[in-house]
Amino acid sequence: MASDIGGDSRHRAIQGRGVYVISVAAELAGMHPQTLRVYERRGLLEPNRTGGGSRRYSEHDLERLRRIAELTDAGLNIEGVRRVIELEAELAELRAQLEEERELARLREKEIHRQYRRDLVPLSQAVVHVKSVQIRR
DNA sequence: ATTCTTACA
DNA sequence: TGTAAGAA
Repeated sequence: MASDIGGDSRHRAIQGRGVYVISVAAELAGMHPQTLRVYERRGLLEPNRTGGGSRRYSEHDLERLRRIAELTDAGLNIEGVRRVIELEAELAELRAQLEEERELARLREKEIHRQYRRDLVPLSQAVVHVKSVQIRR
């Protein structure tokens, strides 16, 4: 199945939409097409579909297939693989949110320091002010 | 060539 | 779990 067109497709970003038909995707992943169909039916993968209903695997899908291979080789069954990938995605999202919050905290802290500088009175002026108050007594 | 279903090691 | 054969 030679779906290779010009070099333009190769230069495209790593996250292009569906590109490979199942036979090519299986070849690149070192798996059998049936195995890819099984993974999809078990919720490990969801490649795009053409209008006719054929699967089209993206580079993102291939990365996921490699991750699946790692986990299955480690001894996990399909359900285990599915849950690990799910948790990894959740972890990545939480880490991203954490970074956002940390950035906001940094900005808030800077603003607070600016407030301090505005309210503080230079020491020389402060002494004068205190003496004047003492004289009144 | 691909799809899904069914069956087997 | 992964593979193969069947039919569409």
